[in-house]
Amino acid sequence: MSEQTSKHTHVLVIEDQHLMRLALIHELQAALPASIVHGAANVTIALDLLESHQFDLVVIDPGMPGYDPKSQDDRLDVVQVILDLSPDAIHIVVTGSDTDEEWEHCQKLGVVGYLAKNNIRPGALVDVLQEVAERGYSVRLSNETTAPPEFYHSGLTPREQEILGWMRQRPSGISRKDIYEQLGERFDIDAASAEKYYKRARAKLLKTGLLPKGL
Amino acid sequence: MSEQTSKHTHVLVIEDQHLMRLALIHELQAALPASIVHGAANVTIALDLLESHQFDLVVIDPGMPGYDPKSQDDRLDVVQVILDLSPDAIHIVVTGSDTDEEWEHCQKLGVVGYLAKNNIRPGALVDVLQEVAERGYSVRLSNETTAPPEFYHSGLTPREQEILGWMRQRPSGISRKDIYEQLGERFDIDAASAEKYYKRARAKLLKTGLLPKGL
DNA sequence: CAAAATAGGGACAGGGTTGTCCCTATTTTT
DNA sequence: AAAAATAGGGACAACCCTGTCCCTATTTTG
Repeated sequence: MSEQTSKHTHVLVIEDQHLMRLALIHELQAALPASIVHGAANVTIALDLLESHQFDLVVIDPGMPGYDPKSQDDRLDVVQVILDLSPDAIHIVVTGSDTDEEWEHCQKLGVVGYLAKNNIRPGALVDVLQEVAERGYSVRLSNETTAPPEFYHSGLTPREQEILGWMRQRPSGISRKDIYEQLGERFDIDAASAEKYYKRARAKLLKTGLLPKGL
Repeated sequence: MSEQTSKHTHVLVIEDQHLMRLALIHELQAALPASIVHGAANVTIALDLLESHQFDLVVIDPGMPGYDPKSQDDRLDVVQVILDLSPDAIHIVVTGSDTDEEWEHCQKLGVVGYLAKNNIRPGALVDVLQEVAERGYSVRLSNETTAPPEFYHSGLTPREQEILGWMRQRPSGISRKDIYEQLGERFDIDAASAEKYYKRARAKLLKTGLLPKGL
């Protein structure tokens, strides 16, 4: 048994794809300011952690090696075992190959969140957690989005990247100034600062000779 | 046609899972200091970009929506189409469900890298690119690793996280001092600095009352 | 026991990012 | 033509992270 002394949220992420696991962990840390997040790359490690720690939230990708990813039974077995070992936690399933039936099965087991990997955008986990808190569950099945192309330039700061990303999605008919204000509100900064970042990003791109069309 | 004026490496990442795409982009930016990376969440966007830009490196996940992920033909079709549109680029396929045959098929089409998602660790892409440069190809099929559990605490800086991660993997028989020296060499910093980071990380964890066993 | 390793700190400079404020041309709208 | 929006800058303080150097107890190892 583990000490649950701290006020931190204890989270466990079970996912075999290293980059995806890290990304999920980052998302969760951003969503839960005071958090301790454990990562497990396979079921064995996960079971060890589940036995020695108590978690408030467990994120599971059932498509793990050692279990046939195409076998519905195997996938659900993984989920079942983990649920048995953490009965008090909130469980969210994340998968690359989602189906409606699997969600229903998971729900019967006690899972409250079911998310398709291609429908998890940066920052989306906050919404999911809130939805779970409010409605008791949250489902986001696979969804072919019409996301605009993205553009990343080494030499831009994260803020500049972010602001630029938003500006590139500016709908026609909306002035840049409006975007600045939206951004200011969203990031809780001055609209003038947002403007500044955009301009600096633009200047950097111009200097290197390549800025995407649409300015 | 596009201007290839700059000295930057032009990269395209085609991957429908948003978090994974971002992670790959970050990895590539770290691996290629002067780079411009474009991201496409689906084949349509990818084709648009391929027609308007010229790329040096294209990373493809063939498991895209709109194409049956279980259909070998569909997957290879995606790869084929992209290769046709960027004949001069280096092509690397990244997939969550890798098979030996698929690699062979891809290779015939002109792909030089074939990586299983669960075998891409942070920093691994540098090695892959170097291997491609040296041997002409690089393959990393699915591999159930015995990775140790990971531990992330909000409040630790990236450096502290990183150093802590390494220290937690310390084999018995190796002194911490040895690890400090290894870390110093690896990150090109003073061993004393590595020691400092570890101690500060430890202090933070103690203060919040939770440090993983193994100190 | 003596030496090495470890725990637990403090001080400090440098660098980059962030965020705010202010400035002047030029272009686009109204 | 007047007003608003945009491009393209500069200056500046605050903050955090990084990296280096130095210090003293305590514990472990040889």
